[in-house]
Amino acid sequence: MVALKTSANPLFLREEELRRGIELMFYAYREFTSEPDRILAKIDLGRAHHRAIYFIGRYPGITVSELLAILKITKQSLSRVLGQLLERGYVEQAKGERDQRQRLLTLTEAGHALEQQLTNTQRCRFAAVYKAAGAEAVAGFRAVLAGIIDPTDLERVERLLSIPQEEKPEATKRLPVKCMKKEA
Amino acid sequence: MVALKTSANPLFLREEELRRGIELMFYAYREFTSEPDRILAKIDLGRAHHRAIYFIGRYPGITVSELLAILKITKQSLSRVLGQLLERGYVEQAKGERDQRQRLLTLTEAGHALEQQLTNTQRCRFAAVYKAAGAEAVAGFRAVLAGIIDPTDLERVERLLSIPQEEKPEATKRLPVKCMKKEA
DNA sequence: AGGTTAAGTCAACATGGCTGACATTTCGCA
DNA sequence: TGCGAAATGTCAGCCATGTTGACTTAACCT
Repeated sequence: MVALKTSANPLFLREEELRRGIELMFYAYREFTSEPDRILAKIDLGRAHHRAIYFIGRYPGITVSELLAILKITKQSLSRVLGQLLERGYVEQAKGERDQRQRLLTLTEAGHALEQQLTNTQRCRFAAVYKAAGAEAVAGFRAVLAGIIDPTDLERVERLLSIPQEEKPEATKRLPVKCMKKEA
Repeated sequence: MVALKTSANPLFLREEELRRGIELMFYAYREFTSEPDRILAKIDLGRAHHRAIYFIGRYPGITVSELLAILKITKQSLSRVLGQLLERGYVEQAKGERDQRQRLLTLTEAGHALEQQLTNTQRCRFAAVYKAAGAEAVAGFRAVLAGIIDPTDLERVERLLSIPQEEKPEATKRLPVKCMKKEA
């Protein structure tokens, strides 16, 4: 499909390649969030709620401070979102055992169902692409994105993977992914 | 660093891999936009302005409709942003030759300088990562993101690459990338 | 006992999306 | 030639989600 005279101007080519990377990020991120956004809109929630739900599902029992550290938003912003999720029964709070000041956040059954529904669309997207692109492409994809992100964040992403499976939180062990077939 | 008992539960592993993809997207996109955001904040502009400037720089002479098709926002939203960019002298409009209804958008010198400054931070990030990760990783990165994005958008991204270099718009041929060295 | 930390709250504001309604100019065709 | 459609612009208002700043409460720790 793409056949370029690679000899012409190496500087230009480099520029073009870098811009391609930039644009792929823009388009892909938009696409990546579009399906969850659509689902959320129907129940009067937004992307901010998805993010909170996602990470509470990912790290059950997470404290408010930890969640703030992941999301990197102010506690006032989070509070609004979290308040709505509590009110509508997607999230529950429990006082910390060790430290009673902490509020440990977990998903309710409804929260879990919603998280699955939302994340599933993204999971399926990745599953399909991973399969089509192959293991090596996936490794490359991960290497590049990992190179872009903040080392502190990267460490957090890696952390879970390095925990032996038995210690993993319940929530991450759940049901197999079921994807809809594409329409013909 | 990461050593997992891969034999244990293939289903879980798959789940974990897919979640990693999702999280990398989240963290990477945030990091990817953070530097331009910082620069823009200093001159009282936002990410929306960056996007407009970026694509006007990318496709000089682009019409308003075409820009709308790329950004996928309403004309009212774009109009606000574009108005500010015109007012502050970053963008210029010219009537279309063939179709006088069209407004062909181009960057002014100031606009170009700003576009370079903004995009350069992202370009440098990618340049460094590409170099560290290697050509194969880059190919994988692109394959995965290309698989995620909307085919219509993908076509647009690919289009420029397939045009022989001589026909490329001026703006994309410009200066070589200069990146700051990291602080020790 | 007293400073620090975790969490929450109130108020005000900015950005950047959105909808709906409507005006102007130009184009293209029957 | 005239009329509908298209490209653009504009007004008004709404909503989601981020921000800052000031302050409270409860629990922790030394």
